[in-house]
Amino acid sequence: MKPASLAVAAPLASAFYERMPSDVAPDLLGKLICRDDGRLARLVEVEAYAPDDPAAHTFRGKTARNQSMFGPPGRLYVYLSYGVHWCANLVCGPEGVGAGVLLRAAEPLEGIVLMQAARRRETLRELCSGPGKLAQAFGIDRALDGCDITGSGAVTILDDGARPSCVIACPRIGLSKNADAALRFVVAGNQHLSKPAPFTNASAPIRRNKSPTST
DNA sequence: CGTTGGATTGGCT
DNA sequence: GCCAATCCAACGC
Repeated sequence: MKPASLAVAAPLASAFYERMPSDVAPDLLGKLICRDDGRLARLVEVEAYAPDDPAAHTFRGKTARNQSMFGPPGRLYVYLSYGVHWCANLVCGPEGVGAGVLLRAAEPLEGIVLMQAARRRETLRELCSGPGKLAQAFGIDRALDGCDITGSGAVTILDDGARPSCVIACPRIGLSKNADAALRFVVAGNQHLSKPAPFTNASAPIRRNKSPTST
């Protein structure tokens, strides 16, 4: 039987995405990415890209590749990385502003067999633990660039009310420009990250919440 | 118009 | 750890 929480999962509306990506990104952790064929995973790692960020694809304006990032929020921006791997972003900010959140890793929940077939890998940990892996596991490619993610399309982002235990902000992966900005957001300690969060003063004090009723 | 460098991954040394 | 795969856009000439 499916978890009861799935019964109340609802798509995030476009207003959720119509904010700065640095605000949207941490709020996306714990949300569900859902494919219309039943594939489902919980987001555990994302990165924010604002239009004034030299590392963002939109920094130098609109091109044929990135035009969907300038479109309305609540849609996909899909691009080819290193000429090999598709990567999926969620378009953020008001229409006309080139902002987005890169989906980097997720914890597989349902439709595992479909993900395994798409990835040609068996182990859960190898299905969605990286931006290229996540897109491949969900069958996301150029055909889905610009598609709506608020409920009517092939891919939808759902909120089932779950909250991540602890969120860490740290530097993004694989950048040469603006490499120090803490715009990568991860669920601390999750086993499906592309890489663990580095130890910092900010991440060191992680502790489990004290139970309000025990002891 | 040629060169260079990526928001990456997987296979091999 | 190193590196090839191979598209796209920025940059230099």
